[in-house]
Amino acid sequence: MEPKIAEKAWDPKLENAILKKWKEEKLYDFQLSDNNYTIDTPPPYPSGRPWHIGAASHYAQIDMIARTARMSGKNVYFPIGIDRNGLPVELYTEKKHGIRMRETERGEFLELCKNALDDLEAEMIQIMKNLGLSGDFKNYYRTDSEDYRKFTQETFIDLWKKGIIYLATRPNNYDWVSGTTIADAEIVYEEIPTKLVYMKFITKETKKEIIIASTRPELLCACKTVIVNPNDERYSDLIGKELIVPLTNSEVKITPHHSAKIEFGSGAVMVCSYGDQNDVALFRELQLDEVIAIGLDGRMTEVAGEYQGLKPKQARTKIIEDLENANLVEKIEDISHRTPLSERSKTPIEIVPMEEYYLKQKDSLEKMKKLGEEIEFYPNMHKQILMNWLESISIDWPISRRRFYGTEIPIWYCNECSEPFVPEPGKYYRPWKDKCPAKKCVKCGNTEFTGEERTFDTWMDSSVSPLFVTKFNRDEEFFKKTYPTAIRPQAKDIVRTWLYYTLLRCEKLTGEKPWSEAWIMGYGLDEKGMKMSKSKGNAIDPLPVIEKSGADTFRFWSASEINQGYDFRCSEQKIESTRKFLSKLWNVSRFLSSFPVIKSGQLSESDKWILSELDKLISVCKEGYSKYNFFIPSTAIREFTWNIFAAQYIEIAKARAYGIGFTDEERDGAIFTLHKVLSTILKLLAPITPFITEHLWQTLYSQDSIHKENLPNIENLDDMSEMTQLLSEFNSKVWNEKKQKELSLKDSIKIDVPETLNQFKKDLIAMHNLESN
RNA sequence: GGGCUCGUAGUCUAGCUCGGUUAUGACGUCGCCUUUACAUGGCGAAGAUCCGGUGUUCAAAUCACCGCGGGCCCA
Repeated sequence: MEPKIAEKAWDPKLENAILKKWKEEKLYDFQLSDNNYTIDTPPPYPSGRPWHIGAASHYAQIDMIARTARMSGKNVYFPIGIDRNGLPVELYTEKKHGIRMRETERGEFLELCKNALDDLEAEMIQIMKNLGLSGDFKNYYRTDSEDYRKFTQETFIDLWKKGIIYLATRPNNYDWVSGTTIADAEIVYEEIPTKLVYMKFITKETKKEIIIASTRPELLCACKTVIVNPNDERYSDLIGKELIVPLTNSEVKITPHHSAKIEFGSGAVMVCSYGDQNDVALFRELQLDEVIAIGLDGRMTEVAGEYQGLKPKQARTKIIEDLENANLVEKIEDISHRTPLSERSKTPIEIVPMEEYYLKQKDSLEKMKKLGEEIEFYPNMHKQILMNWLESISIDWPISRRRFYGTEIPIWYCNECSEPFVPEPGKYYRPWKDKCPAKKCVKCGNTEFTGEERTFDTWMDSSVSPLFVTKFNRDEEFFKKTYPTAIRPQAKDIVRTWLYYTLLRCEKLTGEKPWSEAWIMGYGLDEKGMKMSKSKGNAIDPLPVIEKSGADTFRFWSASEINQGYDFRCSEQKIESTRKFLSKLWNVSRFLSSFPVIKSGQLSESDKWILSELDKLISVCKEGYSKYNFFIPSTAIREFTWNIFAAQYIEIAKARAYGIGFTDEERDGAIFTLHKVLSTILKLLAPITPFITEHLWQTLYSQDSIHKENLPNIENLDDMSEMTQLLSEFNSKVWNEKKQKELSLKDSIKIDVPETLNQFKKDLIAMHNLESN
């Protein structure tokens, strides 16, 4: 009989036609019902080209979550969004156009960023579509749209009214040349020659000299403590004692701290506000009172006494001179020091306290821990990242940024008395260009205002994603039926940011947790296990890989190669080699397509055996799917299809399926079983490889989409798995013996079927053309 | 520098919870074979200091401790 499937291999080019058909049939369009399963899809950030292949793999797996839920009878709401706020696009735009943000008119700069995002986003959307994501592309959202930003501002205004937002001063990276705070991402480090000055401090009690080495002697006036390593025996009897600071003659305590390196300098380190980031951490940890020694003009302040008005470098030269004159210097070493510089101005940054907005979180930590406990994590080990983070939070969340491409903080200040004005929600506000909606200041009656120029931290936007997609404060019925959402899938590197902030914000706004499950994926590394980056040149562009190998190949690679939650290595060669399995599946289907699909037949013992193995496979797959672990079903299906079904059962049943030497009833048993197994495999595999399964399903079994089917159920058949190894051992024995005797597989041979396989005797004799005994 | 996390052939992985066979399977590599629906196939081979060390034990990939290495986040 001619096979219905003529082509000898799966052609990934067929995927386009299938995509088109799905779109025409509106197969994945979402209609609200009572059985909704909402995915809090991560909106990817278009930060550059190419998109990370690990991210593409990540989205392929999120789609498997959606398809698994759909084939489990859920009404799946799978929104698609793009995160477009934040620093990376600003840096990308500056580089692309050779401009600087602060030297460009704000509106013009925003336009350039927007265009850059549009280009990058188009590529990401294309990849997501090509991968076969069954998401709601028709309504895809952007976090920088007027609607989304209005929503972000509304949630801020709500929290402002609840009194959860406040202003406070904290140390910031400050580039006094360009007059701005800068983000950590804008700092570059350079080895710069400098002087390490060994200064003489005096113990208050015994008047003993203690030598302290520092590269920043001009900060003596801001010195608040001296730290020594608790294991440093030289100082163990001085811990807790007072020291007199040279020149300023103020008194500071000696504190033990592990960050003091015994071998650096004298082992004792002065802690000043602020010489470096370690000082910031220590001031916070030891709760020291900060002294502002360097002002926003980049010069020493009045606390520096006679050095006031000098730049830090000038003050350093002068203070070294004065220390030497007072015989307070033991020695000076010329060293090379890793110095943080502003990427823009290439001058050393200073750490200067500045006023920023904060969102209260410290008093919610217990509640967050409780919610964290309630949420099911996949895999469970990654819950620890959240719990450890909750343990270590020591300050409230700073939410304002001195950047342009973000949601504007909706506040105006009275020009007379600085009283802030926060507008009513319901409109998208841009205080840097919009007129203040208030006529006059409620406090002093003045009518002139200045708009806030700062924007929100980008997590302020993305942390309300589950509320935005469920139409919180927009559509009450929709919200009630979709929130809390079912699951938050995301990568593990942003558990402490996106996952935590979402938990915090949604709880503050709704009183409920945003999801009951969190699915955490590992990180995509290169083939040697190193992080991929454009500068290292080891980044793999996913688009050509998917175009060449096909989405299903890429998806099956992702499922079968990545252990849930663990980091994974990406290599094109490995992805391409996964295609062989799809080829196998195709050819199994091609062979079966030469037999009619029939409803029943008389089952032989071999049929019962393979059906019992199939039953086991269903059970393993469903267990894996229930944990959103696609490694389990993909590897189990490959193993079953290749090594049991194709290699053993099809060979055993082939002769009977052709009907030579068997009754019609016996023949039909084989044909029925072949199709039953294949159709079940297709359904089990549909969430992982939606294209090839759809094509084969529609060619062989139905006009309708396989993606409207439910996953198969187990039938609790008798376990015959002890037969599997016996059968394959016997078959191998016969094949090998024929090979040794240089016989064709069709040739007859005299081998006795062992007692243990007696029940399969008729099939085995026909299969191997055994001389009957 | 701190916290967390992981470590089984070149790569992915089973086994580890609860110690006991020759450490599972796959990809890749190499060799042989036009032979079945499939050479995009079949058969076979090589390939592991189970990260290292110490301890507990008759017995350790498995348990405990100390290291080392990768990754992530924070600084």
